[in-house]
Amino acid sequence: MVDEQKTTEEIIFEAALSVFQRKGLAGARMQEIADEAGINKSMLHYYFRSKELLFKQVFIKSFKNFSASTLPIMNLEISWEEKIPLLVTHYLTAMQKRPDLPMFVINEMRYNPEDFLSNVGGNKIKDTLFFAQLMEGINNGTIRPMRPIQIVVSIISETVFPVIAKPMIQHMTKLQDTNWEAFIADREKMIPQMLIKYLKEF
Amino acid sequence: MVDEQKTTEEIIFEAALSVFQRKGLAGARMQEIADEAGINKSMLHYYFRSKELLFKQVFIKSFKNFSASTLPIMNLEISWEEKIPLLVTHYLTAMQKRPDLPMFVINEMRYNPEDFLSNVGGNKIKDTLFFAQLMEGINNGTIRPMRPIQIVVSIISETVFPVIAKPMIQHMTKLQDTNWEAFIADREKMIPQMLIKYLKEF
DNA sequence: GTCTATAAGGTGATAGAC
DNA sequence: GTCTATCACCTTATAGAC
Repeated sequence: MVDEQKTTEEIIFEAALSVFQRKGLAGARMQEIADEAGINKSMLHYYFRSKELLFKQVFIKSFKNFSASTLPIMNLEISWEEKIPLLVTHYLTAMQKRPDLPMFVINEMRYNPEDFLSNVGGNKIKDTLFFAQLMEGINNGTIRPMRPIQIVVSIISETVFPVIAKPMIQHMTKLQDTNWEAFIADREKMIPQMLIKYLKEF
Repeated sequence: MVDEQKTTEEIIFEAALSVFQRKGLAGARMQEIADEAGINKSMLHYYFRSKELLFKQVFIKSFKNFSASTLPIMNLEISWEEKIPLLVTHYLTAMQKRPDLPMFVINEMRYNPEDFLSNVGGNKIKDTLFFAQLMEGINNGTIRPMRPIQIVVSIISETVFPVIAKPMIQHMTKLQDTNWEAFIADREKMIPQMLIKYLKEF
């Protein structure tokens, strides 16, 4: 730990991140954030003025965290076939560690107007090497003709959804927690196989 | 309209269904439900006692609605290869009509203890003809060896997730609403092809 | 059954002492 | 910068007239 001492502002922000991601904007309480930060409630207003402003900062940070985490993998200097398993593993492990993050981002995004994220800047996935590799393969006939974005959406859907819907799936299937890990491990192999097979054999 | 006159209780319940699905438990307001029902707020307590009890009924109804809607398709007397496109189309169209429903169910399920749904009774998917057909195919070697539940989860993931994550995907891809329909139409063809190819060719 | 009025407690936000 | 005390408002819930 090089930088042991966190500023009060950082302590509050991390507590807010945790509470907002778990409870959402409507469900979160300023008092709960203060308690989790081990600090007086007035400090929240001193540093962030209002609940809404604190939430905005937390949301933007969460959105960047979720959407930017895969960019390094997408830009690796390896083939697209090697990239898909890496992306699948990344999402499965990252989302299992923090299942509240994707849920929070997706959920709160329904209420926030588009210009809310104007300064965040999306469209980064289209600028990755992974996207360029898919485009090239499609153009030279080695990959099935389709929109590359469909592949990205499938990877995210197949990995993120089962994790956020875990309680529902467990209820549907009566799967115990001990078997859940095996279930996810199976998916980790299955999804890349299925996607690559579909893209290459046509 | 055979039964034009709805009871006050039904009017309230439908308004509650709408508001809770849009705003969630924490975000919903009893006053808003009363307004949407065009009725006095006291009536909500007269018929349902408390917000929590009203929510419970709404949640159970929503859960049944979401999870039971595919059972008729799964039990059709057709082959499993014919069933997959039907299931995909069903989820895509049903979820696009009511994107709040799956989001609501998945989201609120994180907070409700398992016994909350004990009387609803899950495990129904395992009792469908679709599930039996998959098991049979796996056992006689015509379908790739795997847990049948993985197939069901993939179908739901690939269809439900893009719809609930629509704002995020649109932000990521700068996809306009007019192109969204084409995006979904492509998926409707792509997903069954991918799944069936993976299951049969191994 | 339906309404008005109001209680009772929670919640975001601020003033002011230190 | 940090705390206590407090305001002003909102929200669920109930009492009681009709």
